Amino acid sequence: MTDETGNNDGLCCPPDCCDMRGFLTFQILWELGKEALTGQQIAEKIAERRGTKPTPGTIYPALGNLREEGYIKGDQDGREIFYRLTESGEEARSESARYFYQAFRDIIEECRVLVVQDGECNRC
Amino acid sequence: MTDETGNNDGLCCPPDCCDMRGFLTFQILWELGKEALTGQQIAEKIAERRGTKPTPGTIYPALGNLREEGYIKGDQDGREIFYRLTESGEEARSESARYFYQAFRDIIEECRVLVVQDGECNRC
DNA sequence: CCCAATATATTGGGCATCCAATATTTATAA
DNA sequence: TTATAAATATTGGATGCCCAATATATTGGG
Repeated sequence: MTDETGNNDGLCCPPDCCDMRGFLTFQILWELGKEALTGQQIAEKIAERRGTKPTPGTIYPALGNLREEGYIKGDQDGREIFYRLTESGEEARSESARYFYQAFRDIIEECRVLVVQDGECNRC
Repeated sequence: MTDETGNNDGLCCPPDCCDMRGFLTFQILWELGKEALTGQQIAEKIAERRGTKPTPGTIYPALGNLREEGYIKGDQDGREIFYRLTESGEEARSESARYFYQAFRDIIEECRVLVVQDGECNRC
């Protein structure tokens, strides 16, 4: 579903107007809470939401930090490494998800209303 | 509703497990889309969601950048400056809000389910 | 008037997140 | 076998977010 540049067809890219970085580590924990994934698979999952696929220089250091902190473990299979949450990773996912919900629930709900009015965001 | 440390009673502070920074500029645009606010009022609005109040070194440079880029204008009233969105600021708010919705709508919805199961986040 | 509180503002440091570029190893295809 | 592609990894540079500390100007109370 991604084109030759790694961007996701039919989705919007981050706007020029303001910075939309952040919550990468949280998003990794979130995806790994559903199933074990490789670094590339995680990047593709993120691309499905953000419209742009994180580059290796973004995704692998983040995975390395999560591993060092004991939140994830990797099972190597050939050239691939399938990452899964540890027990403390599960706890971290729950904590950060509940915080994220507190911080952005209202905003997202109001964004939904705006999308109904103005339509979805412009394509890449 | 904030205590002597500037934190918000009854809300959760950012978790230790992973970084929860980001989207400050978007959140400022979002709040100013509803009404004109001073820097302090914006910081308090953000504290109502994040549990922690941004310090002057965080909020004022962000406002300065938004002003330089022409997204907001300030009307001084004594020692206070009431900021409001410009026309391009309204457009930036809509664009970034629709992008934010695309990027996080599913995650927030699933977080809601998690909150119902595990309860809300732990207090500050 | 004088002092404390408030609002704005700046500086310096730390850190996560981004990218482009490069490299290494493994798997696949020719 | 050999060449290509894929997955992981690292480096360097840029930028936004975040705080603590400090400073200035204005407001309000005693």
